[in-house]
Amino acid sequence: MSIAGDLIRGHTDAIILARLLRSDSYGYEINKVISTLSGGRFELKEATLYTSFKRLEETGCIVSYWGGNGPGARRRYYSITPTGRQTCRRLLGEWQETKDIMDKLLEVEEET
Amino acid sequence: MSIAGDLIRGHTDAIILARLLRSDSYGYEINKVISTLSGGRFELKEATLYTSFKRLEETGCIVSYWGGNGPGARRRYYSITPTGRQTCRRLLGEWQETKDIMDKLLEVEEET
DNA sequence: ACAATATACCTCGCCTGTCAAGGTACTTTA
DNA sequence: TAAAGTACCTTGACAGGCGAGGTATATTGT
Repeated sequence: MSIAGDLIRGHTDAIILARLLRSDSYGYEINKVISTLSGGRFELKEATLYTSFKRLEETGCIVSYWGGNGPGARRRYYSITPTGRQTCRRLLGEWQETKDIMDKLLEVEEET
Repeated sequence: MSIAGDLIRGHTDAIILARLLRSDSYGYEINKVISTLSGGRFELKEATLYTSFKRLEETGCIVSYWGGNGPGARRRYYSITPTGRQTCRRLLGEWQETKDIMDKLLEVEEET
């Protein structure tokens, strides 16, 4: 992994919600997808992932159900709720703003 | 302030170094500049700021000296070192990579 | 049949960065 | 001479990330 989790910190929930926005999924798979999408440059640690799931479930952003047994062990699937969609939109907006502000603060060129 | 410090977490040192890259400065001023540059949307808390200074000084990224008495109380100025410049470059790069990865992970459109 | 590996989930406890709250001291202004 | 602004600093609590460890099932190789 080439970037530290601390740099992403605070955006973990957003990442997970953005995934669940596309389709229901389960922990192990989400983790692999994140790793793949980032080109192997970032991976959520399992402990972090499950902490996030718990947080999101407690705040009503997602619900879970034991699901279809494909190969391997049983899976707990997660599904995003209307509240979750709303939260996701908010977090996406916050990310845009974070980017915007950070780019201004790190600007190396002269500000005119 | 419209965005929480936790969203910036891990990039505080980069922000400060990027400021010192332009010119020596002191805590109070850096804080105000950050607030201004972000359009009032983000401000470093003092405790966070001084924690960061301490960290950066311990790692040899910056040095400090008691400086010119303008109006108000005495000021401790900070100056970036060669090590600091190097670190700053690295952190700037990490920020670019963070953005890149986050944008991929949050992508709402279909990935093709 | 049995071990190894892969899939899959979960918890505990530490670490680190943020920040609310509190404090000090000097200077300017009313 | 009191208030407000400038400026610095510390302490302790809190929250999120994560290393380390554990559980259980399914598949694959020998």
